[in-house]
Amino acid sequence: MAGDFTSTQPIYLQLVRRLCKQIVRGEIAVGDKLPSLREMAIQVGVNPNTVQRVYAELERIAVVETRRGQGTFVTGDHSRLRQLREELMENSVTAFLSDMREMGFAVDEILRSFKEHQASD
Amino acid sequence: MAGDFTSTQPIYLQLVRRLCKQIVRGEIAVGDKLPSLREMAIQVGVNPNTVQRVYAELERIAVVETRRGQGTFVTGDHSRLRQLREELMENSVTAFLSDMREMGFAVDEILRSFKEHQASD
Amino acid sequence: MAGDFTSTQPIYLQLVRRLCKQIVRGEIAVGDKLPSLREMAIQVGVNPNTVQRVYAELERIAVVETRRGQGTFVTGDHSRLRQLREELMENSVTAFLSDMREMGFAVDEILRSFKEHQASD
Amino acid sequence: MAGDFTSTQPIYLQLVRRLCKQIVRGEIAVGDKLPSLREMAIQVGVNPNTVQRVYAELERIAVVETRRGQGTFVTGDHSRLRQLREELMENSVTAFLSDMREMGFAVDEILRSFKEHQASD
DNA sequence: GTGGTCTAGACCACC
DNA sequence: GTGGTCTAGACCACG
Repeated sequence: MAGDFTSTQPIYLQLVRRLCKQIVRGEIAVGDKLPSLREMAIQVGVNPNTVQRVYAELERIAVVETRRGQGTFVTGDHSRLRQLREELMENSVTAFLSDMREMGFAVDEILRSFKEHQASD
Repeated sequence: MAGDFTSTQPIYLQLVRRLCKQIVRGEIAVGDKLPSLREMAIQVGVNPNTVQRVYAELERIAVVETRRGQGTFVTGDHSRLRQLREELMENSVTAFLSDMREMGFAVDEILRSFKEHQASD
Repeated sequence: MAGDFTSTQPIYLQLVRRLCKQIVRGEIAVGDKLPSLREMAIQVGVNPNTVQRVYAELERIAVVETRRGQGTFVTGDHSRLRQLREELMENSVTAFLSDMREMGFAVDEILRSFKEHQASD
Repeated sequence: MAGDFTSTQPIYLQLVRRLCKQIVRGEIAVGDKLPSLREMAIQVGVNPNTVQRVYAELERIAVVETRRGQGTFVTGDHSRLRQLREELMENSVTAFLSDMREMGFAVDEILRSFKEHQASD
């Protein structure tokens, strides 16, 4: 569970993304309470300050809400969640395709590579 | 030409990646001389030292070679470039697919999204 | 401790080599924390940026690992260190012998010279 | 013949050393005329300026003398040459042994490595 | 002119 | 506090 966070991206953004994914794929359900700052900090092996920034960012993009004295909860708004799911997919696909185009890869090359990955699963 | 470098990734790595892409897709041909440190620095609006770091990194991964007092040139080693092209593609595809899987997207969802992107071109 | 760095080799490479030697001969033990950038910079009388470059290079050749916000530590990988030791020895011996051969020295001349050095210890 | 000069040492010092070796092992004899600046520059693929510095350095350490309008000649002083030979060997051996000691290699380890090199010739 | 190294001093992310 | 990045400006070696 405790990632290595070796990437150049700030840890807090890596965590934001990880949590978004867990929410989007339903591992963390709507209405669930996230672990407390300290708990989460221990779980993933980072500083509580960092988790604080993660939760703040999640609140900013409206996938989570903090209730004073109670904790942080995945927002109950299902439509927002569906939208988030679409957004994440859209972003990833767009970024991926533009990446591929910038390297001059044709669509069939990409699809072929996909199949190789499928096969090796 | 002068990028904005708004990403969280260090500028020098963004530049490395950008140049790799240009080389891989043939926009910068084998044997071509890259702009001098100072020139490139002005073009992209960064400090010459940063460009120096970029060129050093490109040399380390053997896509470029520098000749003392003459400049920095795209390596003439075609097989290296083909290998680089494969590596870049492989990395992107792997990252993309694991991303998608982590968000719980099925393969046909991905392919459908691709087609929409195709259509909108 | 503060070297003179009079050689024609860049300071940062001289430092890399010096640290490699200290690690290889066990003066700096596996798991030890190296002095912080600023500390080391003061100790050897160079700019912190130069030390940063040294530590980065040591990390690249996998004899050291840095932990965000904590410091730089000698890698715990014993086999890597044994390998490094072999590499360093191999390099030195190879360079030395080819040097000697290029000057036309015979093996027994070399060995005789060795014995004189032994004696004068 | 035309070296690559990839080392971090200045080209002119690499050339000085190379010529010293050739003289010491008799490939270039006492009294021989060295190629002219331009000739040598072409032979080894460097700038005439660089060769100029090489000859100046060789003159400084008295292994060569320049006669106006005639060229550059290996000095005729045989005892100087014998001395040079000793110096070069002494320097190399001293540097090598101190290197080895700094890495904590014992004498028998060194000798064993020597034998392996002998064997592989 | 070219690239390579170094310093000084700044700011950032993380602990 | 730690390491990592960036800038500004200097000097060097080489062509």
